[in-house]
Amino acid sequence: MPNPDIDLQRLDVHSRSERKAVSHRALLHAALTLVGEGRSFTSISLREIARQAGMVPNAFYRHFASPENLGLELVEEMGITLRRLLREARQVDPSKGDILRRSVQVYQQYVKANRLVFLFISSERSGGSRVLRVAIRRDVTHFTNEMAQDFRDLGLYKELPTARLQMVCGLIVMTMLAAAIDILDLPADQPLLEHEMTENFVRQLQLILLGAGQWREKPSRGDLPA
Amino acid sequence: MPNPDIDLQRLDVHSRSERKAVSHRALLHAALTLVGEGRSFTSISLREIARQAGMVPNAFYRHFASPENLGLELVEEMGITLRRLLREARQVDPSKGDILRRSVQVYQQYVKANRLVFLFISSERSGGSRVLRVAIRRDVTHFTNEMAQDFRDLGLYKELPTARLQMVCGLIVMTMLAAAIDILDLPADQPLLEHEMTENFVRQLQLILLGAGQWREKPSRGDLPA
DNA sequence: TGTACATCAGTGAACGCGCGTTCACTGATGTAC
DNA sequence: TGTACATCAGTGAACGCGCGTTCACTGATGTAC
Repeated sequence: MPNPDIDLQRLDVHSRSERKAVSHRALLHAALTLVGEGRSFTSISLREIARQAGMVPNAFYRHFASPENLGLELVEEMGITLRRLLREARQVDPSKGDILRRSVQVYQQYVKANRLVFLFISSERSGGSRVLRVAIRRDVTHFTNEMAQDFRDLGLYKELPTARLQMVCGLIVMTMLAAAIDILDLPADQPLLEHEMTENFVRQLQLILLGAGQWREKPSRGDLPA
Repeated sequence: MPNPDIDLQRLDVHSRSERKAVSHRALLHAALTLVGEGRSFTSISLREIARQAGMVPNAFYRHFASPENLGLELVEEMGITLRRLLREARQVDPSKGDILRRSVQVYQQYVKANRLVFLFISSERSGGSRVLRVAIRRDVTHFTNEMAQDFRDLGLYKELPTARLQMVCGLIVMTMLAAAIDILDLPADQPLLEHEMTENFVRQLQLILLGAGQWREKPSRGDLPA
């Protein structure tokens, strides 16, 4: 029997596979919605997800062997989301100056627009199931490497060996993900706080890029200047 | 009736308050043990904790109103652990050179020695309960500020305004916590991997400190060097 | 084209289980006299 | 010092509940002829 919560007629979805795809997406969306309500993915039950999607609990098994498998598909969605972010970031016109600040703005908008996905990343990246953690880390590493390649393509930091450039991008990505939590936690009614946060974010990245620009393969081993 | 799993006689614990303190610690330790088995704190049940501590479930309530309250005490323990870390780090002799690398080694040893606490921090810092998240973040900020003060006391980065120095320490702490996960996830039988990780960690911090050393309050707004 | 059968997404009922929480209790420790 | 009573950490049994998973099913969609 079709799911009454989703008007399949109206969607012109008649074939079995189309209906199944709709339900499949409904389950993924239901899980993200619950994450958006402040729950950590790992603590959400199969029954809750099915309920949120307007299905009977056991119907879940027609789509996923377990909630963890659903989580792995969410990680895939995250991978796509990060890839789209890079594509958007490449649109930032480098000739207009202040690239960094404008890139940060693009990122902030992007995080807000993909709130649920970034909430999912933040909470499952270190907490929760080992399998998910590993999958997320793999995708984040991918993202880091692509960013490094973009730097190369733009002719930035030509003097850095690849391993060092990847390390720099690793720091940048780490900073970005930390900032994502701040962006998502911001109370909506405090523009001043948001501006402060943005400035801090920009300065953190400036400092990293400054360090990268100064980097020599064997820097003086004194490490800490006086 | 005394808990048979803990030999109170042998511990010379006879007074009611002493016995209670022992049980209290047993519950905290039980929770950390379960975290050490790969579980995320938020997903551990009251009954599991009591069972691990060798108690009947409802005895839990004699010590904590809820598992979340137990978690808050673990956060306090974490705060103490971080403070001890700073104290140990101050022992690193600055006259002997290569301070950074030696500090990193101190940190690695410390993370390994306090494995469970760092596992707890890592998994609950962004996942799980909002209350715990906020408490952990507050303590981490505290730690960051103390580190900034230590830099001041050592006369390092005199030219940096306080807000900038705190930002630098924020980056350092972020990098440290990210490294903690890597340290804890390391397979014990791969010294090469460990060495690689250490080197990467050292280089990340070198880059941050290099950037901090170069920092001028209004750096050129071009941001990205060509 | 129509008919007969196969497929399979979703249903509804049921199961056993671990959960958080309650209750009245026990018996060792603590206290007042 | 001994005695009588209070305190309270931990017990044991019980509760109602939501959980994951199973089963036989339904009825619309798909397919073969």
